[in-house]
Amino acid sequence: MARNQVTSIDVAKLAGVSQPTVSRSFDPDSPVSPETRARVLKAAGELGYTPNVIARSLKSRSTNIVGIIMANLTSSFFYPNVLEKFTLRLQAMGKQVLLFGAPPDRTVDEILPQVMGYQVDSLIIASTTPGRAIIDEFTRYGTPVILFNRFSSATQANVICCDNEEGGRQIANALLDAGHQRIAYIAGPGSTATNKMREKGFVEQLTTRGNSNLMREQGRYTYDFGRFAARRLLDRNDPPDAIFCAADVMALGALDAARYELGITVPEELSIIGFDDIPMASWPAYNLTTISQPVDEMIDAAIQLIGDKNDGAPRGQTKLLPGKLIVRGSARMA
Amino acid sequence: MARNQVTSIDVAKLAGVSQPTVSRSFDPDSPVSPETRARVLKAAGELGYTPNVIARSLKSRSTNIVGIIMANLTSSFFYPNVLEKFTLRLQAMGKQVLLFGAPPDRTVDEILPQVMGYQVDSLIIASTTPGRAIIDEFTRYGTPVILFNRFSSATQANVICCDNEEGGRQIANALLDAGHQRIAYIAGPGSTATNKMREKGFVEQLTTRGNSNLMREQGRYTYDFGRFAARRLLDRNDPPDAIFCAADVMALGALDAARYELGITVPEELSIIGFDDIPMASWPAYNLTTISQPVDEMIDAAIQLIGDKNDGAPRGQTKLLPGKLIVRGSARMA
DNA sequence: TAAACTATTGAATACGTATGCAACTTGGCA
DNA sequence: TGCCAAGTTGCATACGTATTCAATAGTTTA
Repeated sequence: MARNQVTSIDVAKLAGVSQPTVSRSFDPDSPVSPETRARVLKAAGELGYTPNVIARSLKSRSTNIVGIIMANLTSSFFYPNVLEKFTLRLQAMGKQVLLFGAPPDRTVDEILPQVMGYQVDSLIIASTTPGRAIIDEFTRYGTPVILFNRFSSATQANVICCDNEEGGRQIANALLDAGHQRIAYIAGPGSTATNKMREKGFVEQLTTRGNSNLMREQGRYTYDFGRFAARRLLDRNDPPDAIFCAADVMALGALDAARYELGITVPEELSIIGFDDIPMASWPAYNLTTISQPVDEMIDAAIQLIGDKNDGAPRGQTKLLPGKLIVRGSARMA
Repeated sequence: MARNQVTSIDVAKLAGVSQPTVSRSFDPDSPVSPETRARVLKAAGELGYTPNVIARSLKSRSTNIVGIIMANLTSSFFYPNVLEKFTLRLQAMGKQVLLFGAPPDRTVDEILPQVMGYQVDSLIIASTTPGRAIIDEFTRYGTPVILFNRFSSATQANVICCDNEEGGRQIANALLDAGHQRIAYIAGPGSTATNKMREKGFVEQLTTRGNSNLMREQGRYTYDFGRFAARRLLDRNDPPDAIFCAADVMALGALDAARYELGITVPEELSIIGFDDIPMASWPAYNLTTISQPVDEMIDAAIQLIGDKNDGAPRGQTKLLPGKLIVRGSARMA
């Protein structure tokens, strides 16, 4: 950290004004005569003065820092895009992103006090959903909490989520319409809301339409697990003719397992559908049929919540945005 | 930001001690009697007190914030892993990551004053290299600057870099050893150090060994550009029999173009080699021969520099770590 | 010409914490 | 018993900025 900080007092001395005048010169809305402001800014330039945001935050009680808690940055291939877009959007609003990882060996609840200590203006959580009590504590302090692609009912948090349940239903319909009989689901971690909802919609719709003997594997949202799970499913005596993977990255693994390990042709002998529409899904090597999450709209919604702090922190709002089935070549269609 | 902050004064009142005693109770090295400390921590727990890091930073002149400037989070498939590892490592050290994107329309130099304002303890730059003057300014203030995978000579910044030049040479040798004749290079942006050095090593070694009529395309580090560039190269009357792509993500595009657009078999008719060893490179759909960057060692080196602030900010150190050729199936080998 | 404004500036203070210093307590020792 | 050292604690202050309030200069109105 800065040792020989140039302060507003130094600038004031050089410009021959008082410290508050320097402070005001940097705030476009403060009344400072044009000549004074010019003189101050010139002095500031000469000294290389940069306002100390930390000190400003202490006084003004607003840090302009948005905390983002994110996991699976590496393995998902979905969140890097989300993070990058958030960062650029927030920066354009004059806000900064304080990034927190979710260590595998600790729960999110454990790192939240740390986050609170930094007095973040808003908090976006895109990893494990924290306990209600902690969310409510943030909200009580006027800090809006946004669960991004997580779901938690009956809490003060705001939820922005792709309509995962409807996505699951769409996929069930698409597979059944095309005449698939032996259907399998490769699930993500049972603790994640994304998995629960995608599975719920998918299974309910299958059952409604009379297909209830679902094959199932469950594990992590990784390429390797998708590959492993697909191998297990396809090695059965009654292998599936369609697999829905709870995330694209698992679907890619499943595809590779089918084609390169088992010599199964896709989509002729086996249909595979994913969820997320990560970049690789559109590459010809995979050409994956999937549900596209409306990332831009989801980010728009989050940004709006963050900006909407006029009348206290927004709380309890839920925004469920529809995904879109992107039909490519990895699944036989009707 | 917190409206009804619980402060150390509130805790002091409840515990029946003075505010400094509360402050000391949270510092393991301060002399506080065990009973007092217990009473203070109990009171803090009851009130839900979290020390205000902002205020602490102002007084102690150390924010424990590390700034990271990063670009291409989405398109590279290389940096998300770097970012995640940095975040977790730094968190474990009690430091936090303030993330800055590099907007396409602005230079890094423009956002640096913003970064300075946040009084970051250290700065890691993994995007365009900023001007020397700005780096020196940081260093003057005692803030170490680390260029990650960027190169800049004659500056106060510390450089941590894969030995890109040597990597380029290795690839040249591997291709020539296998008897390739018509060699092409798909370059990244001319402004990036990674491209310059990879190309330098590659071209120099080719020339040294008597192969000097290199075909070349240049553009962005993206899948789409790799695909486009490969198509252009392979549509020539004298198409290459080997392509070195300056980054894996371009190599994947090139591979897909060859196989799915032009019906060229890899590696029989065409060898393709990349650089970075991103996750997809090891997937059977690509099975890409590439140079693996020693990411963990690079991060170790950076973390060490960040911790080494005992005697002022480290400056001018350069660490060049060797990459490793990973032979897979996308290139014919000797 | 005097009074009532407006625009601009400075003085004083507060944000929440950490730390140098002094004051106090206690126990050990002569 | 008296004195000193070690161990705790409180007082006062500082970090760099934003903001309230009062003061001043300059301008307009009656």
